[in-house]
Amino acid sequence: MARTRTSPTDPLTLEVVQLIGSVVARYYEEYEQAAAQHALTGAQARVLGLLSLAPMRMREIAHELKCEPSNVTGIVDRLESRGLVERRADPADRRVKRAAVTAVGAETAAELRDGLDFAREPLATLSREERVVLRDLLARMLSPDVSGTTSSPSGATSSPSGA
Amino acid sequence: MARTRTSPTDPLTLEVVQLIGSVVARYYEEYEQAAAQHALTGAQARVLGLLSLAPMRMREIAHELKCEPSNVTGIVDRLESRGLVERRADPADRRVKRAAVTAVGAETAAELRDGLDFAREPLATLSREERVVLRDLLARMLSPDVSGTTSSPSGATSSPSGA
DNA sequence: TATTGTTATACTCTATAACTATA
DNA sequence: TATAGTTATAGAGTATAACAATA
Repeated sequence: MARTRTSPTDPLTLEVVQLIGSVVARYYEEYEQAAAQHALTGAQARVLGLLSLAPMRMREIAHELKCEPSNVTGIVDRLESRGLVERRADPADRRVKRAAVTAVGAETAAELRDGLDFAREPLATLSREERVVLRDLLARMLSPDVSGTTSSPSGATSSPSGA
Repeated sequence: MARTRTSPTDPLTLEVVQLIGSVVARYYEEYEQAAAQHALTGAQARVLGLLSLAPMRMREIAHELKCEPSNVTGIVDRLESRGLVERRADPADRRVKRAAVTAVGAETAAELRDGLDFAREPLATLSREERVVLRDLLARMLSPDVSGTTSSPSGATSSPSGA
């Protein structure tokens, strides 16, 4: 299992790690802030964003959020009570409920996405070539396996996509 | 106040934004997981990490966490009840309390840091030059103002470091 | 009077366990 | 019996408002 520790004390690596931490912190801030502007919590905004792509079963939502299904009930309840989401019965299996955005919910989700300037705006200061480089480096960070070398089969990253 | 929208539909930019979202999600997961391995919540781990750098007043902690000071009371209470942190009186101003890690707390904080492999391990697959490029690109994302010159002296980002 | 930290309160998110209605 | 969703419960983080001690 050789844990291939990456010389944690390498100054350059530490610097990059810290920068990533800063990006993460900043991104989260902006996300919560954008959600709050629509009087939504982070979790509610995430669910609304997910459902704006496609209706989902309660259990699927829980899986995407990486939380227990019982929690989804309340989150969808609150979105539903505000008319942003609705529950639909599944004709094939009457145990299943599919949550789906309403027209208003879809609109809110779109506004929410547009409000996320942090990740997009600073990118404008980068040239097209630089963005390509950044894309490739980030992609390799997310799936280290492609390098064909180093290690861990750990593949199947199945895109967290939550945030 | 021209809102300088960055052509939100540019496919390349969208791709990078999505990658950043994935990195953020993955980093957060790993952080929470590392915290949980020490039976700490994310907030507790963040405070412990902050205090491991230097003792802080309750209000300062709140500022770093970007939350209300009243919340810090409970978080520090829980850390203190586990012997990871202690409150110290400030001789100069008796209203002030400084929270500081205990020896055990410092050790836990160090283990916590070592447990954060995500940001560090994938970086090993990048060459030194690539890491330099990544560092510069991330730095520019975090301080778009420097646009003129390429290499900001990483100027005092005051590291949110929370995450 | 202003500031520091705390308490009190209410809401949301979270996990766990038990329940229902289906299958 | 197993599964989908819910309810019930408890712990934690959060914001707001009010309070004590100190400045």
